[in-house]
Amino acid sequence: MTQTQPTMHDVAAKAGVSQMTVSRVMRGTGYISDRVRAKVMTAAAEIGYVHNRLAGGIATYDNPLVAVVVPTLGNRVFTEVLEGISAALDGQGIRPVFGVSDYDPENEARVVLDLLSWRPRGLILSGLEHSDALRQLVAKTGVRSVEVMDTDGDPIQTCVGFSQARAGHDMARHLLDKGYRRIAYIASQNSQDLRAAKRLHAFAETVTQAGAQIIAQRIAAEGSSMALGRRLTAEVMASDAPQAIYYSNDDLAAGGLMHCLANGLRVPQDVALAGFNGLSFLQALPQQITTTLSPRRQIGETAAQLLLSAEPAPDTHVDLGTQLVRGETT
Amino acid sequence: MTQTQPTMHDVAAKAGVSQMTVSRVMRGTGYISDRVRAKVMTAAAEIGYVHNRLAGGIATYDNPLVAVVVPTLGNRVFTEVLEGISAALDGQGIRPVFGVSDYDPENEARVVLDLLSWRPRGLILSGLEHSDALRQLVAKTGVRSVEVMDTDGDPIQTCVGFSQARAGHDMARHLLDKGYRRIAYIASQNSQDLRAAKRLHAFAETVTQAGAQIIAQRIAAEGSSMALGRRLTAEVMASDAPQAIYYSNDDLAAGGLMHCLANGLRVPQDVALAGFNGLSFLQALPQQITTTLSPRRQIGETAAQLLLSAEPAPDTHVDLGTQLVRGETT
DNA sequence: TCTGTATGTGTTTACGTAAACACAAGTCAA
DNA sequence: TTGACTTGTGTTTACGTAAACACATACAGA
Repeated sequence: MTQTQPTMHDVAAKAGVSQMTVSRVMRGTGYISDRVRAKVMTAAAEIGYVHNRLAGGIATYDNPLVAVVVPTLGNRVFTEVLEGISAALDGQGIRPVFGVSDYDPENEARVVLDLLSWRPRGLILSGLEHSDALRQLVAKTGVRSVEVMDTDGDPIQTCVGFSQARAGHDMARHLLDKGYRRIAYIASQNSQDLRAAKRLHAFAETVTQAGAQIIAQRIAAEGSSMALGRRLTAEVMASDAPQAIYYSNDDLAAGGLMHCLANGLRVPQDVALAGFNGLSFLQALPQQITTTLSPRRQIGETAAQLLLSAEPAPDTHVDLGTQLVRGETT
Repeated sequence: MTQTQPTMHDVAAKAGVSQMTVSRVMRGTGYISDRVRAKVMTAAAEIGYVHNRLAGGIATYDNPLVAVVVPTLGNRVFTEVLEGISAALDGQGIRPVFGVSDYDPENEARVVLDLLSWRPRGLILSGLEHSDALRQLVAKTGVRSVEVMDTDGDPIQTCVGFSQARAGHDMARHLLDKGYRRIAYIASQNSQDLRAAKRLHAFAETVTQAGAQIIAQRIAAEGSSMALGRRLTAEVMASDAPQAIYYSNDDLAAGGLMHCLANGLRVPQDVALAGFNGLSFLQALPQQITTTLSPRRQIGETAAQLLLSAEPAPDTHVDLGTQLVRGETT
């Protein structure tokens, strides 16, 4: 309504105190008598004054903001990481500002540059692979950063996640132990999803070293979904008849199960299925799908805590591990 | 690394121009020769300078930020709205700052107060029901706001969504037309989810006016999931044997379908199922579930655009409508 | 040649807050 | 009664940027 928003001076005038006293009341610092605090609070409420953190930030060099960049909001994995981050920050009165990179390193660098213009306390990135420009930017500006989801490689400073390679290796071992030799791999958006690529690499290595083989590989350009998994499974079953299928994602695996259900294929007798992530919706499916449980929410929480911890602790790798869930589909 | 971060003055000194020229280059305004622009850009890159929007914001009263509050990040519906918002803002160089209310009005008011301290261009809220404190806060500060997902009621200023009541009514009509008379309702977290409550209200009204009845109602306190839907469906089928079940959510409906699949119940002969939202994963299920498609992403996009449009246009209701998807389960 | 306009750059100042410092009044033990 | 400490409040100043204004230079058209 009013053209110029009210300031601490307005509140101070109304409450009959100095601007500095209002500042102290707003931040809850210093010694303030209950009488003055109450006067200031009611004055602020009447005027409709809201603390201005922009001005505060410029005065203190420090503002309660954390920048978060995820590849997409369309994958539940990242929204769960976001949930963890949000929960951890909430307790500390810190807000996340976020950006989406669309799995594109150039885009990511642009988004980070923009986010840094808000002078956040820290930066949370997804994965360990970034453009040189981004790495240099982080180094030059000296922002604290934490990279989430992946620990196979060198973080800029700190990373929290799990070994994608080990997860792939473990699943390969599991399938081999069960006796499957002719194995197919189904993934989505793989060209950009380097974490899935790492899993596949380790998976394939373990499989071939054991004398078994990856007889087919379907990598779709579109985003992950049950529908895609169902379609690709139909294709692979028709052309390659694998004994087992490893999916880059539970969505895809669930789609595969749906294909089997709808076409009278017995799982795992006719084909075994294994997913990745351990999304909770799997529990409601007719058969429990074998998958790898990743601690996504915990990764988000840990990343936020690490970022805000007193001592920077550079070069820290936090591996929260994964858990192989032996379901009924292998 | 350096204790004090570089400023425009540092860049200006390095480039041999004035601070104001650097400012113009950073913002791309005014007349700047290519030679000077290049000098400034390289100087900034070498020093590692990043534009400081906090200082800019305090100088201009205007900063490219939009505050977004959602009830939860655990429901795909809201992350899809977020996707739409993020996409619409991206093109305009504006960032979302967000908060989670956990379906609690008091919490929501607190979060909004905090978000307003960043002096955003506008505020995006979920639903039309808010605490008085929040309404007053928005009124007093004069922030532009848009409420999303619901159009049944009075928005503070503007709302974008669809009529929850009409969605409930339409589904009731559909089930009645198909001849179902004994109908059960299954929901989650309903006490706080007022939009689901509105759908139920209109649904129940239409059902009872037609002489049919809601013979059972299961409303769980926990969050929506397929597993919950499966469990509640088992309960309802055992105790009430309804002809049709209306779920507050596709997750729950899919869980219901899983229960039927796993227990040899024919759908819709033994029981009909209807969900809500039209989530994409339904397409991969063995049977296409009847549901109501809500334009979630479009709601997010429209809300963001409306918020940033030149003229405030108060009291605007934008009803993007819903679409009843006639599946194979009714 | 003169005038007006487009182009390009600099100087001064204000934005709203918080740190640093100053100071006054009250409390309490020696 | 003194001095030290706790409690409570005010004054001055700096933070980094952008608006407003001022001032050049180049060039076209009369």
